[in-house]
Amino acid sequence: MNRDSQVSITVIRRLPKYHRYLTELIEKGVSRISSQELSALTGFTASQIRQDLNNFGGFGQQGYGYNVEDLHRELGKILGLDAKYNAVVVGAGNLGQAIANYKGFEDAGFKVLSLFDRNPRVIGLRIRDIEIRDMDTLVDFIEENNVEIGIITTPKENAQEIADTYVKSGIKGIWNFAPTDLLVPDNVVIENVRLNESLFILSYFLKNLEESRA
Amino acid sequence: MNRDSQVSITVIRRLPKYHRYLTELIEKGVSRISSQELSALTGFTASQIRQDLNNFGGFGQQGYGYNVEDLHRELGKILGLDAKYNAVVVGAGNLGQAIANYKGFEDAGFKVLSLFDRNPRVIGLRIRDIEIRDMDTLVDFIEENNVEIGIITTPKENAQEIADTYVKSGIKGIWNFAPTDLLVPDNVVIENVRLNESLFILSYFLKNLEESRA
DNA sequence: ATTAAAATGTGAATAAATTGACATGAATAT
DNA sequence: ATATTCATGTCAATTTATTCACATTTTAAT
Repeated sequence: MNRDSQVSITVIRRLPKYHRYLTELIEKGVSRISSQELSALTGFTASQIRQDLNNFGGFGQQGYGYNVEDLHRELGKILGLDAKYNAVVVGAGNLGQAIANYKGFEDAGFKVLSLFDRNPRVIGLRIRDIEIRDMDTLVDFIEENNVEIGIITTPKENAQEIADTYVKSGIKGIWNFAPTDLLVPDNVVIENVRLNESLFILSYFLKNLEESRA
Repeated sequence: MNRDSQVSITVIRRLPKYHRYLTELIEKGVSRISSQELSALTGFTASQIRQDLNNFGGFGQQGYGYNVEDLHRELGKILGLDAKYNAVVVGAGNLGQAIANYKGFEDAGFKVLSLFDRNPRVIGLRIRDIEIRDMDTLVDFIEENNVEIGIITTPKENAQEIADTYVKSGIKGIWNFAPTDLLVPDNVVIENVRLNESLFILSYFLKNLEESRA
């Protein structure tokens, strides 16, 4: 059991926001920051920020605060941003292409090697320098290119089948955009992006905004 | 103060998942479901499901469970899915186009009327029947077409400026895909989709998966 | 040097969320 | 009809998350 694994997922999900603001601070040339200042930026309380960071060790210094670069680097390590992974996308529609184009991807250490689709009209096309290939070549490609991350940007009907193929090919992590829950073994990790759920929440907020003024 | 507003956001964020599974159950012709069966589907505990639903009233019946269609309809009402809103997208790149193409959108009651961009090479093109227009015509379009939802799918550098324009034009809600926090007045609601944060979490899981086996 | 201000790390207190347990009433079987 | 099973709604208990408060240490000012 490693130390990090006992930190609650609630805490972990706040780390990317800290990391993002620290990136901005570095760009601005700020070298030092207090939990109170970070609180003003992120909206989390200063106390919570200190508690969160202390789960991983004492990165700060009394009377001084936190060194921006150090904290940024430590959070990057905790989040695994120093590792590099090869990825593929199944589903070369707009969403798949958007992801292949997405620059933020490489900041997280992921490199999209190829997109896959069944539609003959897109097979062979290139997004930047990333080729769209036939689904039939997916398994071989994964095995030959040390691909560890599989992305799913297809309709939900195909998602589980693709996940199964990914698992069989030895993939370690799946980034799933299809609005369905995938079944995979314990040794494969899944992170879902739920666009429709996000939209429903927006709808809820809108409804409540109106009702509270009615 | 309306009743719903005191229900915690933690509960609200689970509702879309219930709604999604209920939609599937309707498609399968299932008319009745217990909290225990819903638990097996969603992964939440039966007790939690009963607690969640009771925040909004007694939808179930002892000894029977919940009527699938009734519950589905009630959750839809709570989430505001019965309301209809016009939306526009600023940023007609792949992501903006993916959203304009996205069918799940209309299930939530949102209709994308137009996309906007500054790039002359895409202005005038159509995604399905949705035209891409010049940014300069955005404010007028919003005011003339009763647009209440603004979507942002541009790089983060432009996001705040677009949000400001949206607010000035009288928009009520913003669905933001840019990786930055937007400042808007209290009477405008924001729902963020944080693709990069999601990716960082995937990275964290991957790192921890490996360490726990090392 | 000395003092005052700043700000962490942390244990305790509080608040929020989840789970457990069961009385009650409905549905089903006999 | 009666008995048995089922399953909700809800209160209480537990667990988890957040906030408070402050001793301690460092920095910065005089």
